[in-house]
Amino acid sequence: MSLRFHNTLSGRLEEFVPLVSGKVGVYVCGVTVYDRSHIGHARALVTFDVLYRYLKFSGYEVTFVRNFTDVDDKIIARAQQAGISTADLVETNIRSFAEDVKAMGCESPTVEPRATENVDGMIALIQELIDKGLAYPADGDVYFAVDKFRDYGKLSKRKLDDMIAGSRVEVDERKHHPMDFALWKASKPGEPWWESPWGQGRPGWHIECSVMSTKHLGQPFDIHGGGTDLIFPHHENEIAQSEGAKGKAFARYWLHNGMVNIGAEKMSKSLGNFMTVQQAAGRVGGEAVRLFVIGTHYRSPLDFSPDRLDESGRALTRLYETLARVDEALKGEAEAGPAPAVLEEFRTAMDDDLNTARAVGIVFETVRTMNRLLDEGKVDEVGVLRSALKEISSVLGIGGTEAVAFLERSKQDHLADAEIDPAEIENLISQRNAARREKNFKRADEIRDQLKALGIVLEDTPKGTIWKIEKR
RNA sequence: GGCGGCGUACCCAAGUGGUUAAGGGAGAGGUCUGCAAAACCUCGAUGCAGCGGUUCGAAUCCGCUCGCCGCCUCCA
Repeated sequence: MSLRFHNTLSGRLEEFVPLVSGKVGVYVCGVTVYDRSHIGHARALVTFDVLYRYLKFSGYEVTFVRNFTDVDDKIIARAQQAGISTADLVETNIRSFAEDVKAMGCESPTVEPRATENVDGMIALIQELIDKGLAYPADGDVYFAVDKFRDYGKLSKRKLDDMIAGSRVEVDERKHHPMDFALWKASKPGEPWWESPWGQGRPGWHIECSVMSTKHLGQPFDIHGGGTDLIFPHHENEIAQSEGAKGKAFARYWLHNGMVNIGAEKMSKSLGNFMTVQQAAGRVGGEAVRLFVIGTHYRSPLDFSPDRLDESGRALTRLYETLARVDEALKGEAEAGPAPAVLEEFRTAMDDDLNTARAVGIVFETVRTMNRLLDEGKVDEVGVLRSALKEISSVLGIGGTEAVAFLERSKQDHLADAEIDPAEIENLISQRNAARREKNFKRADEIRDQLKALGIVLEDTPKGTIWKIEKR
């Protein structure tokens, strides 16, 4: 089966055929860096990270561009509120963004351009639009004339008339049409500004993506991604700007991830009902956040709750405990072999519009199979499954860490949180084993209960007693 | 009002015309164990919001009804 994506432009599933055979250009709208990222951003980041990895896995040479929008109204407002420069605010947030992305195991895009580094290109594009009669200056601002662009609304499937009738549109007598949007804004005192043919000002919201995408990928390019909430007006306006100016197609496949809901309501900064990536990763680890995200198909709504996040943490621990068991049994022996059927199933799932939920199911089916084979002593049959799982992990980004190290780290995190000394645990285990040798099971169980109260569970294995962190 | 989408077991979630409806979490029973834990095995929706229709056959297609959500304003 060939790779297929749901294209927002056509509203249906389409076979993916890149512009240039073997190469793919992907542009994804990154974040506006005015605050920390939350689970909603995490979803977009992880979704398109998986897309990037799967395209590479499928043999494509991929150029992946994800931008930072580092100049806009909110950034200016936040900086003023905090009494710092916009540049400082931006740097702080880009740093924390980098931490979040790293925690979730996302690969670095090929390029991460910033809006403020591309203002010249934006001015040039705006001038082109003015020259073509698609934009007009007004009091130091420049607006795009939506009714001059015939295809306006083709992505979001809206008609200009419907939009005006249905929503409150701010009256602005400088605009020729109520839906006209700003390409350039005259700067007020104290705001960042650039020189332009229309005076000192700064770019509007949508123009930076038109410029940065085509700068690195050309026009047209293959895939443009982002959240569904960007379809209108952001992506619609990108199309208007780029296709209006150049008279040719902008992006060929539009992929949009669904929203994260919390209590059946969209998670968002404005509603204040968000959990930051940092909080979530601190609770269960970034990789579990990632598993939480890919457990649902990217276009479906995803309901967030702390309990569901914890479930993902438990599932991930189960995966790693099996991997640790497998690696111990294989002892680093060669595990190459013919690509087993699971890998084909994985490809089929991913080719079908990135069905990561199904792919995760395949991972856990494999986990169970490997456990069973180990119980039956069929170690050699486990090898090929283990190597298949490694390949799958490299795409999904879960289970890719060295298993023992992962488990050890989550232990250490817990001990640090609970302020427990590992030596104390070992000491109690010794006391308990002494009691057990004397058949003093009452005393032995008391010690076990004592540890359990601290979130430590014991397992008596053939090789002795080991301890683990109780699953939350 | 316009556009788009959703409703599958206790919770989450794949499956979108054809053998026994993936997988995860929680739960029950069993094997193992001093007892546990972990792991494994077994059990769990005769049914996929409801009602009609198309079809040899539908969770899957069509129609209607009910419930829910997103976008239309900054937003991943």
